[in-house]
Amino acid sequence: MKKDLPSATSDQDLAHKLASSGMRMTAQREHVYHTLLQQTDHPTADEVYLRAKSAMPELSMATVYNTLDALVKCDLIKQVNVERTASRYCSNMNEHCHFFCEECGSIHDVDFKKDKGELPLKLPRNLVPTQVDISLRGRCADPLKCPNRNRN
Amino acid sequence: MKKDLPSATSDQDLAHKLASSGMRMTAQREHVYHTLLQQTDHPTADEVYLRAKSAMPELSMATVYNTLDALVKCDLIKQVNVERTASRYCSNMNEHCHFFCEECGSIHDVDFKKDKGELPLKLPRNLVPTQVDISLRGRCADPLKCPNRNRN
DNA sequence: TTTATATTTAGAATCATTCTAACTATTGAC
DNA sequence: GTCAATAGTTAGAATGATTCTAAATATAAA
Repeated sequence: MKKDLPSATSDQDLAHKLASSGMRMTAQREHVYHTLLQQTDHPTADEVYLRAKSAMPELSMATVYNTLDALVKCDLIKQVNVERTASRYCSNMNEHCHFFCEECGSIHDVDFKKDKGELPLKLPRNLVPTQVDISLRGRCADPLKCPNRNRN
Repeated sequence: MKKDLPSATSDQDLAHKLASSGMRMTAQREHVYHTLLQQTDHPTADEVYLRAKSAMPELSMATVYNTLDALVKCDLIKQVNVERTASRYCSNMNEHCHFFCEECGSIHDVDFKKDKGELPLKLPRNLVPTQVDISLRGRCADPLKCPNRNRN
């Protein structure tokens, strides 16, 4: 198994991907991106802002929103919409979908099977999907002790 | 094939389903529900409000929101969230999912195959889903002439 | 009928997000 | 390296969907 290389690689990656969408690499973008990589949860823009701000106090909310948009456009993070409250962001770029626990508000990544079969859909020929989003909701095993718990 | 019975049945159904969730049948709820049944598109709360208001001018937006919530809870309609703009509502209660055309903003219902196989997911045993939502986005055949077109 | 409970209403409040306009940083041409 | 052109950042205002509030009305139960 190939291990993830240290952040230098991510920075290169970040710079390249930004550039190929006509965007510049900036201290703020780098910092916000690293903040996202640091925890594998699904923070809201506001949570990203709070986390990132502690090491870069002049950072503004507007920049966080701009950066999150930029990162989504560059395919470096995903926007996760399991609830109609604030969007969440996910730095896991393996193909996966999300399970939302209605008890504790946790979000869990659910991987696809390797031998991923077709989805059981009668998709008419005139509709050409570029993106498929599966989201599950239900109950996780122990909502009270859930490490992803997100509700009081 | 069994045909849909006229609206009397729907009213019975509506009354029963509301009652079994401890809710009352009211003129407003009946009217909003019928408004939804009249067109098979995916209106926003605001659109429902406008349509319903023409035949019941004292109807308020708050009631439309309350009623839509009630109908969703009673499993009479579905809330559709393909975009992060206003929620849309769907009175097609056959199991299906939604395709969103990013060109023209149209939403198309996509049925599941009858012999619906398993979803290709590695779902851990500790996560028990009660609801699966699939949403597709892409491009419909002719966004400019699309009958579901929703964008100018 | 009377009382309790549910529903409706208009408008205010909320919250996530986008917009604005002034300021700052970065890039590319010379 | 210097300077114009462009891109990015910032705080705060604006927006838009939705929820909340409190008073008025309707419905059901006793």
